[in-house]
This record gives sequence, C-alpha cells and structure tokens, in this order.
Amino acid sequence: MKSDHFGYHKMQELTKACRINGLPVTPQRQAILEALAGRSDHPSADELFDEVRKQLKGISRTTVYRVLETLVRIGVVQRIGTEEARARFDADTRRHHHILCMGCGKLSDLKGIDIGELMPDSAEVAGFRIFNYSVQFTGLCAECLASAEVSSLPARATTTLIDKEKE
Amino acid sequence: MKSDHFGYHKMQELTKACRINGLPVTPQRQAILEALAGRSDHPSADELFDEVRKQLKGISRTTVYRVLETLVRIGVVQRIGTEEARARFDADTRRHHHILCMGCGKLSDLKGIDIGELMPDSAEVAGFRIFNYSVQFTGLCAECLASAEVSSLPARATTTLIDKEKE
DNA sequence: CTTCTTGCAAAATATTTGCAACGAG
DNA sequence: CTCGTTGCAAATATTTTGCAAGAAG
Repeated sequence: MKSDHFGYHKMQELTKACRINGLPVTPQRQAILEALAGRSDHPSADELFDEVRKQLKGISRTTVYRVLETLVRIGVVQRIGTEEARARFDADTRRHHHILCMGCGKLSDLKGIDIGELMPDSAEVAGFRIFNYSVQFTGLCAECLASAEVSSLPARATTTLIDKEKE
Repeated sequence: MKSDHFGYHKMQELTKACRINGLPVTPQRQAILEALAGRSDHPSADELFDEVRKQLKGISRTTVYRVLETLVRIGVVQRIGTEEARARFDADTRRHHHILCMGCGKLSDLKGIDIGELMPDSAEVAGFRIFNYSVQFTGLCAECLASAEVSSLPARATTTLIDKEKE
C-alpha cells in the first residue's frame, strides 16, 4: 500500500538525513517519525506522544518535542502553522497546502486545487529573504457543516470569517 | 497620517460591528482594538496585554484574551496562524499575507507580491466548505540574514527558531 | 431584573529547560 | 573518554474556565 511505501521511504530519508547531519538514528526518532508518517491528520506533539508511547513505552513527552524539533531542523518533517495555539506536524515535506476546520480543528491536506507556483523568483521582499510558503485554507468540514450550530463554535478553533457581515 | 485614519476607521468599525451583534462597546474593547490597530507587528495576546495595561491599568489578561476572541468573532480582527505555538492578531481584516522570520519571529505584512485570487469559486473541496485562506511565507528578515551563519539552511526547514546558540 | 462583561484565581494546555544517567563511537 | 540523547522533574508560556461583582438596558 501507499502508506507502507511512504513509511519505508521516510525511514530511508531519516537515515540519510541523520547521516548527513552527524546524528544517530535512535529508536525514539524512528518511532516518532514512523507514527507521524503513518497518519494523515497532522497531529500535534502531544497527540503524537500518546501514540508513540504505545510502541515505546518508556518514551517521555520531552523527547517527542525534542525529536520533532530535530526532525524539522534536518528537513524530514515540516511544522504546520495554524490559527490554533499549538504546532502540528506533517511527515510530507513537499510543498502542499492544508485546510483547517474552524469547527473541530481537523486539518486536512488540500488536494484538488491547483494554486500554481507562488514563490517569487526574487525570493527577496520587504527586506526578507523568502525560503518557503504555504497556503492555509479555513472552512468547515462535512461533519461540522452538518451539525452547523455555527454560532457556538469552540473557542480554540478560530472563527475567522464565518459570520462576516461587514457592511 | 494613515495610522490615525486607520485607527479612526477601526473604531467606527467596532461600533458598527458591536451594534450589529448587540454587544456593548466597552472601554476594554476600545483600548485593545486601538492598541492592535496602532501597531503593525501582529502581536500575540500577551504582548497586547502588556501594551494595553499601560492605558487601562486595571485590565486583566483574561479580558484581553476574551476580547480578542470576540473581536475575531465579529469580524473586526483576524487571527493569524503561524508556525509558532501562539496566536497572533491583525486589525486589518482584508485578505493579505504575511511573512514570518524563522530567526526572530518577526511577522510582517507582505506587500509587493501579487498573489491573485486563490479562492476557488466552488469553495467546496475534499468535503470542506472553504471560507477563507491566507498565504504564509517563511524566511529570514534583514537583521537575521546579516547575523546568520545560516548558509546551510535546509531548503524546506521550517523550524520556528533557528538554533543560533547551537554553535 | 436580565443579560453581558470584567477581574481574579485557578485550571488546563502547550512547550522548554536543567541536570544526571546512559550509550555509541 | 567524549559527545549527543534521553528521561525526569520543574519551570515557562499560553490559553481557558468558574465564579461573583458590577454595569447597561
């Protein structure tokens, strides 16, 4: 299956990235990356910790945070910015985009919209040197649409523009 | 100046939005929105609290969080998602995009890149109903570029902070 | 009155740091 | 031995909640 293949590929990538950066491939790093690569819901560090500890019983929350930071640094994992006040992670480091449900916080890969290439060639704007970008869409998932008591959205999810009766 | 005009406009907008939503225009709401509209660095709730308390001495941190939530809900303020694990806010609710410095966390409005209109007409993808989107660029600001031995920055590394103390 | 907001205290959530022990070169 | 990694405990940082007092209509 694809996920198996993806997972295998990620493990290879981890080995390679660790070698390049002079870092050991520890069981913790393997387990965390494997858990992340095995799901598509872009978990937070804590959610990942809850899953990884099933495999590696002794692992500590601190290690999960630290390993994720390392994996991001060596380019094997990407951190996803959302309007929620916590970091979420993705083992797919290719540039792709996400949609966040304002109702339940579900974060999905966005496929089916070709937004082309936004990266400016100059990559140099407003004094910044730009390295990357991502597009974040906000909306409501099917479930939350169905039960749309939109007026009482959870506070944690951002109610960005839902009732925008400007003018 | 423009900021004065913008601030005045925002206060009018607040009054209007509160009226529409049946909410009172409290001194706290005014002070918080005024403080936010008066700066362009997209502060977090805590940073805003530190500033607002200079004007409204008795205000509590809780109120700042709650008022910001309200202002977002009624469409007067937008919440900005970054890879940092905290929410940041913007009094400019028009769709525009931001660039986050991976070095120092500086968040700036991005001007000079015309991104065009990404919003799909259908606004219905992958089971989601899309309401909005934003583009987030990541890079390094001029200061961090200058002080950086970041020549070996991984192309896609999106760590919040470059480990500058890691030498 | 009724409704909403505010402040305070505390809880809940999210993340980071200091430090000693461990483990692979 | 030396270095980086891990686990544990504690410290921070961020955000939310329960509750009573107060203000506005």
